[in-house]
Amino acid sequence: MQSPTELAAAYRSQGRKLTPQRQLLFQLMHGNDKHPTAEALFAEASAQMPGISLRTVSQTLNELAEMGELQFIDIGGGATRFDPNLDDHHHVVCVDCGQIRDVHVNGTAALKPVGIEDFTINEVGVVFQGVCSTCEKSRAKSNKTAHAKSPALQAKVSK
Amino acid sequence: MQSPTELAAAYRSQGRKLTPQRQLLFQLMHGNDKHPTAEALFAEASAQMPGISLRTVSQTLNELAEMGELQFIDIGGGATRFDPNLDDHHHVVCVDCGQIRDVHVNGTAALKPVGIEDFTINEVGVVFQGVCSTCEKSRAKSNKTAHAKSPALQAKVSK
DNA sequence: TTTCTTGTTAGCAAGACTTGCAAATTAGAT
DNA sequence: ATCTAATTTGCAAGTCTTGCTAACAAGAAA
Repeated sequence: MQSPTELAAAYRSQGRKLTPQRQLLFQLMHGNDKHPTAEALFAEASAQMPGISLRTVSQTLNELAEMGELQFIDIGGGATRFDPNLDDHHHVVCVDCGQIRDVHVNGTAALKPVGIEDFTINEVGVVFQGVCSTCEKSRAKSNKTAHAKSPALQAKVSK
Repeated sequence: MQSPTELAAAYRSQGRKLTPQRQLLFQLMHGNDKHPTAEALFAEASAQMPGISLRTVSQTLNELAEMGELQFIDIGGGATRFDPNLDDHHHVVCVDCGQIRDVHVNGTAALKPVGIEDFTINEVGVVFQGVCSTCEKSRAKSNKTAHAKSPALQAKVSK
């Protein structure tokens, strides 16, 4: 995603208006690597701008996605997450705490799907699932081999 | 997923009861490569067993997933899809019609995520996005370069 | 086969998330 | 300062999944 300043210019050049709400959201999303849901961003935004509506946050995020400034991430868990990182990257998910981390992956160009000659492939997405060190530690402490999944991922983890 | 007969045995050995509803669902899911949602399977089941409830279909699908007989697929689009294919495979999605196809992928073992030493990776999922030949043709006919996304994927496609 | 215990089912209510709509508001041009 | 069209809000509604419970039925026991 471009910087708030660049986005301001992009918005105006497209006949869109630069409202305080949008400017705030530009700031909150710029460089944000938390992969927030609309609700999460709404919470952050509300702290700085009481009264802003979830509707506006959702709308703005969708706009930015349409403009190609950020992408959707759907890794199960109900809510759509937003990612301002437009570099060639993929994601790692901790099945315990649900955190999502951006990660660069080597070898994706060598991936060869078999038997889909009738498809024109445009994009490839890779999702790694595992356990982060923090959760690994808490597992050790509680002597658990298995562990309850985070609410965010419960019964929602796809292979 | 095991055959309906094998599942029947597995169920009984776990103290679960073998109801007509479950047996029907075993049949409908066995070898099913449509990646149906709970609602879709409910529709199929209803045709053969009027009165069966969506609640029961959902519950049974979740049970089977817990038992490791099928997996969840979340590729955006709202509803969770179920896949009885337990082989090592991945998915291809047509961004136009939303169909999901199972596909074997060569090269996954060579994928190297960079900078996540603090994660213990358990699984890797690869999703290819593209356009199937059928949709490609209808695009050509309607002289469209761009094309409206299927309702199932609208504003929900993750990279 | 009849009885009994316990797992199941069906249905509805409710929760989570996203979007449609319309009135009030305001950014930005004139 | 004025005006027009884009925006913001808030609520209703739609989609999908799950919690809860009374009625029911599978399968074991007698």
